[in-house]
Amino acid sequence: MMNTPIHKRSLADEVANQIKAYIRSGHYVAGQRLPTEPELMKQYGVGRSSIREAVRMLANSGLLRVQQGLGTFINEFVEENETLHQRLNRAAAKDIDEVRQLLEVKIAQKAALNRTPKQLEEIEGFLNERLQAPGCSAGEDRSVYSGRY
Amino acid sequence: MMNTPIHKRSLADEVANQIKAYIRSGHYVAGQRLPTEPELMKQYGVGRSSIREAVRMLANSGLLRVQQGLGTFINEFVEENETLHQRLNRAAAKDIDEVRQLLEVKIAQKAALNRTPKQLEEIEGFLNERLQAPGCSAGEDRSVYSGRY
DNA sequence: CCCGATTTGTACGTATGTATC
DNA sequence: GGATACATACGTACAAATCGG
Repeated sequence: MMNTPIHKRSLADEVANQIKAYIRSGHYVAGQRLPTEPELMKQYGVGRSSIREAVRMLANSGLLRVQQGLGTFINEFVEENETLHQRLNRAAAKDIDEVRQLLEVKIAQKAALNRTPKQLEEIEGFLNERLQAPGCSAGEDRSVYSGRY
Repeated sequence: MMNTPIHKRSLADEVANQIKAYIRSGHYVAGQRLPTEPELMKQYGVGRSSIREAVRMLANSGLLRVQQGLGTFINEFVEENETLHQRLNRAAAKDIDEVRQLLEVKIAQKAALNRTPKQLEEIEGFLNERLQAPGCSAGEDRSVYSGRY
């Protein structure tokens, strides 16, 4: 009796969905503060760990922003089930692709000028491995520029 | 102001780093099972929540794989990926920097041509969040090209 | 500058549920 | 069904950050 395809939703999932729905229904303005954890506990009738887990999920997905000593605030500019990376990628997919082609050409030029054929082949291998390797969090990282050098 | 770059490391962070270091030092083979949670508790002298938080971070970054009723297992292909990453960066630092400048200029051009100022600002916000957000494994991701589009 | 109130962060303990063997 | 091991949930206590008096 284990093959039940029913989603056993944890309390944290349940609370997270309710908070999300409440925010989406327009009861909150952007930047507004969420009720405190004790209030949410009474409001949903669950313990603090469940509240914190729910808030953690929503904050991880970008819907909430938590600050110690201050409170939890609504961001409200993210779409459902979409991380920041995914949204950025979809929004600028064409531009990124164009940049990517430029990047590959430039890499090839530099490699051909300054590197031996063996080293060029090595670098190409690196890039191929990076293509297949799952990065962090189920391999959703497709960043083009994410830091300084 | 609180400009101290010192990270107050929680117990979970400490345990996660130790486990990571232990795995990297080669004491585990790929696919091998980690000690159980009670054993890790005694081994590190912390409570179960800290162990679970540490394992959760490592699993989220892809180093561990947890399965209920079975145990926690080592994936160990992340280390290779990071090694390649670091090697590529170190080996071709100058080339990458040159490409980076090219990339930034091209991105600015594309943004100015095809996007409204508001969208440009939005994308800049995303990049800033990526800079501060602790990504996988202590936020060392500086990839220029890490996937296909 | 210190103090206290408020709010989130961390850590522990305990009990129970669920999956695998 | 029993044994093992991770998952969920609650409660408690204290630490740390923020703000206002």
